[in-house]
Amino acid sequence: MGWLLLIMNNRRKEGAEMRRSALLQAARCVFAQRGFAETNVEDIAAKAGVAKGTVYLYFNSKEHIYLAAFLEDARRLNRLTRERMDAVQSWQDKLRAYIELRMEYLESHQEFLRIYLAEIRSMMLRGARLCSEFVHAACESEMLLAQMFAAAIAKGEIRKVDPELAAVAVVDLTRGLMERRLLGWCRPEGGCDVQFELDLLYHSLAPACKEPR
Amino acid sequence: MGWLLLIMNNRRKEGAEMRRSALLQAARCVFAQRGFAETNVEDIAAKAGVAKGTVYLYFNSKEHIYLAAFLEDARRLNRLTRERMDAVQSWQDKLRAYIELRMEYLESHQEFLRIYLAEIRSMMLRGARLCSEFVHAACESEMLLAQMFAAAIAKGEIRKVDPELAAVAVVDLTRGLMERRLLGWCRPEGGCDVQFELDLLYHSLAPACKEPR
Amino acid sequence: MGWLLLIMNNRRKEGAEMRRSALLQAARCVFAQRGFAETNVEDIAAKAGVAKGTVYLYFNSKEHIYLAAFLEDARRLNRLTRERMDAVQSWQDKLRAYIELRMEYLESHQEFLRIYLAEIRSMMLRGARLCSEFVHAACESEMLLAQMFAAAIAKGEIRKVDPELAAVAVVDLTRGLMERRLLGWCRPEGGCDVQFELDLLYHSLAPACKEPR
Amino acid sequence: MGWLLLIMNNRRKEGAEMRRSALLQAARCVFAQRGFAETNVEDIAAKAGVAKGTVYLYFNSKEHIYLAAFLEDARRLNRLTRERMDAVQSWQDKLRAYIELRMEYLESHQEFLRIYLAEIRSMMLRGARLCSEFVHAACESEMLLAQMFAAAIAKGEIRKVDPELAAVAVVDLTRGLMERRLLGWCRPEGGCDVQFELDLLYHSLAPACKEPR
DNA sequence: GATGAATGAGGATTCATTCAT
DNA sequence: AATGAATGAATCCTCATTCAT
Repeated sequence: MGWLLLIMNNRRKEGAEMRRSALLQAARCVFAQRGFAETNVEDIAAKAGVAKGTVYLYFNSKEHIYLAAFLEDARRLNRLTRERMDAVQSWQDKLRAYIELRMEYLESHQEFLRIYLAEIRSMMLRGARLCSEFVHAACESEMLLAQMFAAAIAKGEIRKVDPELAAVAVVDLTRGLMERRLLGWCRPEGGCDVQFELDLLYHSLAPACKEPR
Repeated sequence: MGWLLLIMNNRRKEGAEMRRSALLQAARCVFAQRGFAETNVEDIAAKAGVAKGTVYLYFNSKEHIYLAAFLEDARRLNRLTRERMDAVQSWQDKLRAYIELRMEYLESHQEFLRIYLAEIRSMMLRGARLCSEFVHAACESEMLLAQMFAAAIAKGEIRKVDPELAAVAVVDLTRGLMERRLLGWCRPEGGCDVQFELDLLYHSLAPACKEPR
Repeated sequence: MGWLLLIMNNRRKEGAEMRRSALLQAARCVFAQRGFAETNVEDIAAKAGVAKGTVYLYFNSKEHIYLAAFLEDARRLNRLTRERMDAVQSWQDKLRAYIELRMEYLESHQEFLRIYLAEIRSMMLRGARLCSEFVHAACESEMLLAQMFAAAIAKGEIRKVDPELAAVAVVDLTRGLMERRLLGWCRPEGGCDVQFELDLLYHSLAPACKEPR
Repeated sequence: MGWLLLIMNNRRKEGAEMRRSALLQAARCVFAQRGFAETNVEDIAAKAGVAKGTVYLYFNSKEHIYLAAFLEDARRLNRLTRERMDAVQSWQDKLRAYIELRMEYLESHQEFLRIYLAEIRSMMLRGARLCSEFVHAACESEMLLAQMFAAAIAKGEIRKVDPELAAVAVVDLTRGLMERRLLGWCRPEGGCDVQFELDLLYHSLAPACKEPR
């Protein structure tokens, strides 16, 4: 009879995992609309179609929900970033992959990005007690970019710059891009902003021709 | 005796104005440390050395304090930006002035920038009902940059790019710079990050020599 | 085949009875440590090694568990009291048996006594709706003492006092003794407190020699 | 103008003190009826005729209210005990004063005694983290009794017993008396129980005539 | 104007109890 | 019979705001 219990346990575990995911998605939705402080747990529960108490079967606190919602998505984005960048060869293509993935993600995971762009950074600025897991998730793709730049420099494909600072610049510019899109501030003929960023970076990183000043 | 009343009225008004400023400074301080939601009005009052009720003589609500604190400083920064950029001639110097002013401001008005970087943007992302005054304050310097780029393009000093997108890029990169400094993530040999940003922008905007890709 | 069912039924009933007992013992343990209000049913279940829901197969509510835990032990103590007091002849020995049994019980059933001393009395004081079963359990041994005193008076072995009041005094003094032992407030040379109580009672109940005031 | 402020401050402070007292009395009332766990702060507030939040202007937590209510009354009782016992000479009178005061207090401060008898002891039994202030208040009168007995022994007025154990016995017997009265279990012809306790103690402490066993 | 006591709505969290499996 | 996920009522406490002094 052991196998029956095992199967039922599995069913249960799967069900629990689904519940958890549903809760996280509901949470993302509400957090994205109202921010952490303005969101109340009851709304998350309602959105997920469960009772308030149920939420606490899956998460220890409102804050845990928040961080879990972020972490899950951040890891997925990091994984996708790695895959996409690995899938192409030249640094230019890798760079484009990094940026374009984010533009796609923006469409499919708007809630996550609203949270990420809006509050995670604020938390860091206030010196929140984020666990290292967290900081890592926030920086992993930045490291990927830095490695890419270092390699390109080594091959002489781009001029000698600090690879980390270059990565940081990409991150900042892309963040700006995402924000503006979320705010609906970008031009109607979408894509020109991405193209501009790429253009800016290609120009500025190209091996020197003559000094520009 | 009318003049006496007038003088006393003036005195009163000046006193009131000072109170208001003191309150705003206290508010900035507390908001910067704890963020909007975690800050309570009593702490602001205490920091300003007045009673809780007094705060409500000068501001209608906690939110009004927050926004007023932001607005006052944002306007000052915008004014200073205009002055510094007007004081020099070349687009390169203007650009450097824009960035360096912010680095200075970072030292002297850390609280404001923590607020600005951390929460005002989040509010916007959440589609807060900020009055146009705000959006304007938040974007004024960006427009200044755009105008500067437009002029430089007209004079052929930089290659033909969208001046607004260029301005936006500057804003984004500088924001990243400020954030990293606030987080204490910048290198010990300060200034290399500013230099990098300038270098990046000079390169990418220089009139074309040969296309880099 | 009826006998098989009967046996199985018996087995079942025995098993159930054991479960019930195990639950009660677990409950006593937790209630004694944390008190009624601070104890939660889950902890009792965990301590008994069953699931939370199972507890409700054996008891209707948390309060029922509490009272059942008390009642079972109270009845055992009453039974033991009767046996021990019956086993000896003189009122002095009976009195000593009453007290010493409680000191033993204190060691072996600390949990029960913590509950009894701490909360059952409080419940009564608050005028709780305890059924008469309870009041009876709480008072049975007191009645035994009263009967004993009445008999001793009849035989002229002790002076003429109200037997019920004397019983009450014994109960109160013994309760104090137990409390102090549970609190660890008794002297290191254990037993002097018991001896003192006995001594006090012997003196005060001795047939009059000359009046002491 | 300073004096005006001073007076107003005094008024305010007096008012505050009265409010505090009213809250404590309301709290005593509710706690006595329902016990600590079953009492909710809102009911205390309602009974005192203030809003829920107001309670927290005077006390940090529900527990603080509870302890404050106990402490205030315990101290008063201790003070009265000292006064009454000082007012008479013989140990017999002092003993009677101790007991009779408690019987009076029972009438006028029933709530306090319900709390004291019911829950403070339970808290101690559960090893609560009561501050020493607390333990002291609970034991002060016991010490008074012990001193009294020690003095009487020194003067040869009572036989040689351990004064602390004698004090403890008095405390225990008196507690029993109070409890029974609160429970309404005492005889209609009130006072016989007090008399019995006194009688018991007088007999048992009288200088030896001949050994009673 | 200034104060700070009073208010009471609001929210996170707990936990006894139920019930589908 | 046993389980444990789900429920949702209940409660402590906070804090923005008001208002009598």
